Amino acid sequence: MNEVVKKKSLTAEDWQEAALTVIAHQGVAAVAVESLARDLGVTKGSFYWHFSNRMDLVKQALKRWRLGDKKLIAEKILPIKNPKKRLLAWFKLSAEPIQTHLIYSTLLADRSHALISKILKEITLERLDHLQNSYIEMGYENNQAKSQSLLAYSVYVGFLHMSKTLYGALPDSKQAEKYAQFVAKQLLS
Amino acid sequence: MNEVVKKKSLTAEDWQEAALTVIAHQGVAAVAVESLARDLGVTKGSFYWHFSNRMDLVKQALKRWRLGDKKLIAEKILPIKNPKKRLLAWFKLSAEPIQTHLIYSTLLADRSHALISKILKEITLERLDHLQNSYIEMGYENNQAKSQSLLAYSVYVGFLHMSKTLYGALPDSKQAEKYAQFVAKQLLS
DNA sequence: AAAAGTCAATACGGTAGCGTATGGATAAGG
DNA sequence: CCTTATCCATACGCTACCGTATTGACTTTT
Repeated sequence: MNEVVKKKSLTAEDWQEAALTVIAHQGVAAVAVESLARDLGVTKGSFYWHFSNRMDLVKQALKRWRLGDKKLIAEKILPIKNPKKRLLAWFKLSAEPIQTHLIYSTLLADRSHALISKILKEITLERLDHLQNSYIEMGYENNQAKSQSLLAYSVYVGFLHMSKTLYGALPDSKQAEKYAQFVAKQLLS
Repeated sequence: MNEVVKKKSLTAEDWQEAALTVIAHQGVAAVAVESLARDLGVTKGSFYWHFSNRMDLVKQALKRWRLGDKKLIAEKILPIKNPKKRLLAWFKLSAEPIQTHLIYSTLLADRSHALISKILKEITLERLDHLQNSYIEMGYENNQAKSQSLLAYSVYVGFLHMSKTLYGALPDSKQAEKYAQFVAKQLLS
C-alpha cells in the first residue's frame, strides 16, 4: 500500500518504466539489458524471465509510453469544446516539461530500427489529425487547416529540440506558459 | 583530374566524408571504425594511420561539416542586402534536401557525448543570431526580434524532423519551395 | 640505389553487450 | 511437509567493436 516500501520482486512495468527513462535521456541505443538490471538492483536473470529479448522490452516500453500519451490527450485536450481554446491548451501542454515530450523528441532522430520509424509516423499523423480538426472547426478551409497544423506541429517539435539544445532541459512551467502564449498569438490568428 | 579514376590511397577527408554520411543517416553512434573501413575498401590499419581514435574522427568530421555549413550561409544568405529577402532565402535554403540539414537534425537528438551538445549549442546560437539580426533590420524591436527568430528557427528544426518522419527523407525541391513560401507568409508579416 | 616516408594488411588482446542454461531462493498451495 | 511456480543469480559462449603492434608494399627523397 505504500510506495516507499521496497518491493520484493519486479514487474514487467518496472522494466518498461526504467527503459523509458533511459530512452528519454539517452535514446533507444542506450537501453542495455545489463545496465538496466544494475539500475534496478537485479541481474539479467530477472530480465529474461520477463522479456524474450532486448527489442521485446523496447517494444513494450514504447507501447506503454504511447498509451500514457494518448490518455493524457484524451483527458486534458479533447474534452475542450471550443476549438481555439483546445488549440491553446495543446500549445501549453506541448511546452510542459514532462517526460513524454522528451521521449518523443529523442525518438525523432533515432533511426536504429524500422519499428521506431513506424511508430513515429503513426503518432505524428494522429496528432496532426487532431490539430487539423481543430483548425477546421475554427473555420479554416481544409487545405489551409492542413498547412496550418503542419506549421503548428513543426513549431512543437522544433521547440522540444531547441529547449534541450539551449538549456539542456525543457524550460520550467512559467517560461513554457509565456512561450505558449507567444506562439499561440502567431498561429491562432 | 577525373573523379571517376580510382584513388590509390585515402585521405583524412575521405574518412570524414564517409563518417558524415553515416551520421546523417544513422547517427554518431553508428560511426564504427571497422564498418567504415569496409565501406571504403580498406582495413583498420589505414584508419589508425589517419586518426588517433574513433572520437578523433567524429570530431574532425563534425568540424568539417561545420565549416561547409558556414560557407554555405556566407555565400548564399549573408550577401543578400534586403533583410526580408535574406530571411526568405534562408527559409528556402532550410527546406532544401541537402545533407547538412540531415546531419543537424540527427545530432539534435544525440546526447551521446558532451562534445556534440557543445557544438550544437554553439551552432544554434550562431544561427539564431543571424535570424535575429535580419528581423531587427526589418524594424522589429529587439525582444520581438528574439522571439520571432526563436519561432522561425523552431519551425526549421521541426520541419526537418517532420520530413524525415513522414516521408522518410527530405521533400524534393518543388515541395520545399512551396512550403517555404507558406511559412514565409506566416512568419514574415 | 639506399633510405625515409606513406598507406594499408594482418594478427592480437581487450571490453561490452546479447542471449542461454542451469541452479538457487522464496512464497503459495495441496 | 512437500511440490510447484515465481523470480533471480551465476556462469558461459558468442559477436562486434576498439585500439596496438608489426610487417609489407609502394613512393618520394637524397
